[in-house]
Amino acid sequence: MLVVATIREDFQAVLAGLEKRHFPDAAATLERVLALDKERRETQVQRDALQSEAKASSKQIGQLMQSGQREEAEKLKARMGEIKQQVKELEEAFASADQALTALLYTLPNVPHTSVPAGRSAEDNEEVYRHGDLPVLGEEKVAHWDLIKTYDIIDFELGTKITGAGFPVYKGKGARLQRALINFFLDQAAEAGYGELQVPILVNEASGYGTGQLPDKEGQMYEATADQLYLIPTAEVPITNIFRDVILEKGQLPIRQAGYTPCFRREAGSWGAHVRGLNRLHQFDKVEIVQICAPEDSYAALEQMSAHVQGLLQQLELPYRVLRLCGGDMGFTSALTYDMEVYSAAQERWLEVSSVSNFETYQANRLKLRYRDAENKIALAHTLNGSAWRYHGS
RNA sequence: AGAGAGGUGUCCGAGUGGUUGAAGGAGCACGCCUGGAAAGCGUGUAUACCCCUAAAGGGUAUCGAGGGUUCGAAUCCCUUCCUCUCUGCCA
Repeated sequence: MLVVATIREDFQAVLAGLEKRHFPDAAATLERVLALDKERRETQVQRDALQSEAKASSKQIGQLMQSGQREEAEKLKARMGEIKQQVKELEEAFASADQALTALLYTLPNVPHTSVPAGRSAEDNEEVYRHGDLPVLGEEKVAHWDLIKTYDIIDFELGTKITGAGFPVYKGKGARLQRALINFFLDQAAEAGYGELQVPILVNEASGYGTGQLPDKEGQMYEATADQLYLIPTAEVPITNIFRDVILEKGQLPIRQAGYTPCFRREAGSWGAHVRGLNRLHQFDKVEIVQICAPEDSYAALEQMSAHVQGLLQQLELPYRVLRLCGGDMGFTSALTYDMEVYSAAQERWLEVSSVSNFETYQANRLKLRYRDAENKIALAHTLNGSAWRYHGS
């Protein structure tokens, strides 16, 4: 979430950022943040002063009791009753302002980087790079949903039988291809300096909040209600949450981690045109790369991650383009996102295969992920992640 | 799932109602010592929010988490989470 001090000190920049995202009532919402922040601080000052008095009186009572001055002690006790009552009231006012402030901050998306174009939809994304010639298949083109039947490598009906729509069964060479791709992407990540992790694919509520899936995407995750756990929509959640409530030492940055996991998304309400074959699944495989670095290094890291993913696509000899997402199309928590799209000659359209993002301090603030800077001061780190491969388009 | 034991600062570890942010030790940092190092000696060594601020300084909270008793809780009571041991169950 956004840092309150930033909203306080850099109001116009934050406002401009939210407007670029077409966030409704941005100005009024930010004003409300400032009002709650002010209220919270004012009640805290009063509460703390009163508690300080209570603490001193309490010590005094102790001393009076020890020296046998019972009557004096009783007088003080009586006064303590009043103080306690007032503290209680102030505490409630503080907590209510604090909770309202946090709840409001949770609803605010990240402020986009200045380079983010100001569009509303996918139409307005900016193509920054294109690689390879677009293949033309002509009349004899065959879409992947037909090819997989011909070769009998992916079976949607079987998946429907044992689970439901959107849970395909990979068979024979299809399963082997899937496994080979996962290995390839993991090996490439390792070569690029990413440590490999195998992480849980169920996460708790705190982790969901840490990376921003909660409360924003509550309904999009499968929930194991008996244990209050969520099936992960991306490995970003468990991997980044490893660093929740952590203060990293200077020498530990940058941190680079990669991991393969199956991912689960309910995709509620998003079914419609273009949803066919592998284009939108409830369960899919993904190799994720995550970086944590100092703020001054994060945009270089983003370019590096983009280059890494492009290197994979080039090795696979796929024609692709790189998009800089516009304010209206960017994810809730991101400050800058590049999407990599591969051209599908059969579908005659671009399919998203990867997305790399810099979240700046947005996730770190929720995660309480800090580091010690050059002056040994504690500051929020920047987090980034990207899919090295996502086996379905959008 | 049941029984028992336990969760204290970077780590180990003391602490069963009173001035304890918390003994002691280790580690780490700096200084002294040394030709250099070790040893030794000295000093320092949490986080969050807030006040004040040029700097300094200051307040409150935090001993797994939450609640309660009390003038006062790391210490007492309740709830809950986690770890370990034993037993049970088991695709």
